[in-house]
Amino acid sequence: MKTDLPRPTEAEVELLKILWTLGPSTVRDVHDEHTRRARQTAYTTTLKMLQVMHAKGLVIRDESQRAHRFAAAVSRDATERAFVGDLITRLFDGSRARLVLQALGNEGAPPATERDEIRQLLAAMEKSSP
Amino acid sequence: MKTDLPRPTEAEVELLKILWTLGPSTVRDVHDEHTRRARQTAYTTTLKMLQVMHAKGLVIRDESQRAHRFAAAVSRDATERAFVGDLITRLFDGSRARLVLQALGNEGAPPATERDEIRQLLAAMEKSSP
DNA sequence: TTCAGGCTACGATGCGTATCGTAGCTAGGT
DNA sequence: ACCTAGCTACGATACGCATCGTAGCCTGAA
Repeated sequence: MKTDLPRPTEAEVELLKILWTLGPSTVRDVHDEHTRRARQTAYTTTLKMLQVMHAKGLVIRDESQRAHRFAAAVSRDATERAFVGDLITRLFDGSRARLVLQALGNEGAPPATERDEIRQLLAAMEKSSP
Repeated sequence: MKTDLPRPTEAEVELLKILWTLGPSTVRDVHDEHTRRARQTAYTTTLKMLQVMHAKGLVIRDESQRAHRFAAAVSRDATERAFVGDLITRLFDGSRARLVLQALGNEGAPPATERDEIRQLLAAMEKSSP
């Protein structure tokens, strides 16, 4: 019965990233961290955004205390997967390989450490699905 | 003096993809192809979108004929790069490797052909920047 | 007990996107 | 010469996003 969640907007992603690192937090916590990381906004803006995100099911809220605590309802991994999948279908004709090649060619060649990291993953996949 | 272009919206990407494959086209051409590929919309919707995209600098227009011809002002490659770069900074902490790993792990392991394709590219990069 | 500071709720606003209807022009066929 | 089919221009609309101000409530400190 779970209607699947909408893709978070850019501003929402920003707050999700904060929740992913801080864990369950009050609006104050999130707002302070957001102020530190990015642009200064009003406290109520952060509050409103979290309310909207809650209505969308992107965050859960614990109202047992006066200062409610919010936590991400979607994992970072799932969110990343959703965005990547979206980009692949929208721009890369559904070809995952094309996205990867574009990413690798992006802004100059990747350093050796990155290349090795990717090779390792490929090798690991080789084993699991030969 | 070139103010850099805004990132195209989702609907705009759809039209850009059509222009990339068809080349310079009339509104009619674009609209018909869009109707074929995706959802049915009014002719004037396509026209208006192209007008807006022109105002943004995303397409160029040739008004020498009665039926104006529109062409993409941004290359597919540059657009892909912009989107990928954006995703990397917005969601992947600026780590290109993390995006690639996520893409590779996405929706099951990639088939052998994809893996080889990627290995080839890595090898090519090995040569150019050792 | 009071009251100030901090919390949530809610409405309003400005902006951009996507969509469409209508109007007005123009050129080609009869 | 005229009229119709097809073209562009433009305003209106609905919706979502991001932002903020104000109001109302609660609680702990003086």
